[in-house]
Amino acid sequence: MTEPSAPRPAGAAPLAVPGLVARAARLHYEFSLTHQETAAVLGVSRVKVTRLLKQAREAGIVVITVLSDLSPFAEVEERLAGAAGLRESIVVPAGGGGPGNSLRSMLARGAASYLERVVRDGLVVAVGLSRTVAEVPAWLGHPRPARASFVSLAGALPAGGHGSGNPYQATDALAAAFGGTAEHLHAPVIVRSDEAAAVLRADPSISRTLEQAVTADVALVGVGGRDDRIDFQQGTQVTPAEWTSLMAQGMVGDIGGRFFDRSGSEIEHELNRRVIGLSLEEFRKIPVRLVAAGGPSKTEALTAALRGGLITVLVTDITTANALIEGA
Amino acid sequence: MTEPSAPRPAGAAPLAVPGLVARAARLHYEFSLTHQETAAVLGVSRVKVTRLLKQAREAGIVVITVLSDLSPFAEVEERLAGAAGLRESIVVPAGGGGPGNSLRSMLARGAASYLERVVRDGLVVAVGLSRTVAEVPAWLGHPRPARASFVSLAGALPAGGHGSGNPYQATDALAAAFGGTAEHLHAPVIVRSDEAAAVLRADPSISRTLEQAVTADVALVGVGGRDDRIDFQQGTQVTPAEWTSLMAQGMVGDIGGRFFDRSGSEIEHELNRRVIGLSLEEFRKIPVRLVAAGGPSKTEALTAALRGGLITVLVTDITTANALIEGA
DNA sequence: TTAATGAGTGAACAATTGTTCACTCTGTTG
DNA sequence: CAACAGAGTGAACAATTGTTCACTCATTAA
Repeated sequence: MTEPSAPRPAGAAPLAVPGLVARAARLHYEFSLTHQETAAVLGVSRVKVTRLLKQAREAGIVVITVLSDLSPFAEVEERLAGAAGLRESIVVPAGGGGPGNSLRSMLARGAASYLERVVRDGLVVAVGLSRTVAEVPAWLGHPRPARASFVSLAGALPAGGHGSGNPYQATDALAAAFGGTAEHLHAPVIVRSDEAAAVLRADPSISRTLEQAVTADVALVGVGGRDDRIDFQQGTQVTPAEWTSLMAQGMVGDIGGRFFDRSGSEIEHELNRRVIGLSLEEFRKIPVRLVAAGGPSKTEALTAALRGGLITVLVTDITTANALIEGA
Repeated sequence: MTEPSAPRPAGAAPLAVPGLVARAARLHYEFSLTHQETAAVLGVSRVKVTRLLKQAREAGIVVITVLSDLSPFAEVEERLAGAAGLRESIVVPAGGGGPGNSLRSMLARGAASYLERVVRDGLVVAVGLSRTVAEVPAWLGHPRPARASFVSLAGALPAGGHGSGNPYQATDALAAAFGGTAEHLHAPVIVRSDEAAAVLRADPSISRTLEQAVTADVALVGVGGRDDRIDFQQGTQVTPAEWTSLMAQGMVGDIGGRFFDRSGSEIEHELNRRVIGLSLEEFRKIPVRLVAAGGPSKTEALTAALRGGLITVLVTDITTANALIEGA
């Protein structure tokens, strides 16, 4: 088990005075001087030392590793896995509210921890786009290098809005952290017309990526809830009318832009022809399907996805875990 | 650079509830819950979490690593090495007073850090007994394993007194940390009579160990000051009269029970015949002679040892470093 | 030249973490 | 059975660490 104590942003800005950061880090973490004492040695203010140390942690100069796989929620994990027929479940703390302490951040850590455990040379990981998945790379420590491939499994959500940054960041950052390769899907997840979709799918770079994704060993995805429509409305990819029609057909959530109903079956809808990404049927061919999601807004979608056998490894928070066990 | 955040006692007692320690460690260090939040999850008091986390650090379940070799005192180190003709010098913070914050502990960390850097397969390290050296193993992180040998270079100081524990602990703990082998010198450093010394030296186990020590690649020793007589008076190995006579011959310090004068030359004294350990002449054959010592009581001895070329790598604190540079 | 912008700073405050101490509980001895 | 030693506990206190905010000082744009 290897986890950093704080996110290491993929493209960390070059540090102004790298020496100062490292020297502060060694004085504090190696010689256990207090921030005050460290400040005295370096001739700066205490607050500055606090900031230097934060930089050091975020830049990965300081790595905090917990040498144990024992889960704090082992018992709930077993009950959840049993109740939902999962190969494995990973339960994380509930996540209060602070920035580095949000539910999403907790889920990302859990998923990062799982990936560090399973990623091996030659492994192919299909990566879906979600804000949770996007945060996973930030929580990878210094995993042992592995020549794994990280392949996008669906097109991109329109950027902006939630500041989740460039949608290709996730695959790239994962590949960088493990020393593997990244393969993107240069297309929106939902396009405006059947024709546009056909053209894109015919593009060799896109078809090749999708072929790779379908043969992946592991999928890493989030789940959209019924009320996550906003994610798809950017750029009017999906109109309110289309959304209403999906709802009428019993839509409770989506994985990679594929909408499913309470039984976890893909909904037959005109929209399907405009989605660039694996169908749920194809998705199901990936043997390990790691889903990271939690919170009240996702419970219904998770229940459905579990019922439909879409998930084999679930990362969720303790509250959602209990709700899922109740509802099972 | 790899350092633990706190000592990991060699023979850490088995933990009462190992699971609790690890679970607290993961919740706090991996998911950054506060002690309070961790306590709530585990159903214990906050103070208990604080204690569990201390245990986790001391047991090595939590490892804090600083990925940098940049020395906070690089400038002083260079001046000291230049002024004293050292191959390298390592300067550590002054060390206030607290338990894990003493001068000795700082020196031990510095020496540990150096060892982690240089120990390789096949390396033979001759280990002298001093309270500083005894504390070195506690500050080794999880160094990459190396099939190195750790050989005592002098007999033991009488145990008790300063609670430095079993004098064989240092070699054993070093060997354990690196995954190498340990070889002890089962004899007091100074015995009562020439005859006793002769008998001991004739013992194959002792002579073999000393032969190994003299061919070591690296020596790790402390330095005794002029006023450290107390160390040798336990068990009346050295009488006050003998000490006075040493002083009369200009003794300013010792390394491994070999007393030297202001020029760093071994003093000719009847006591020599009763010492079990490398002579200074033999000691000098070890190419890398790492000495860890500091504080006002050692300055004179260090100056002499430097003058006599006994030291090639010096670990000392910033205050002593400055004093040595001044006096050079 | 003068605003405007933005990064960087430390004093003051808030939160977290660490330590002490009186107390309880358990098992042991007289 | 009472007295006792020893480990373990948490409330209360002390210290350290983290954050906010008003401010400075460049640099850039008008």
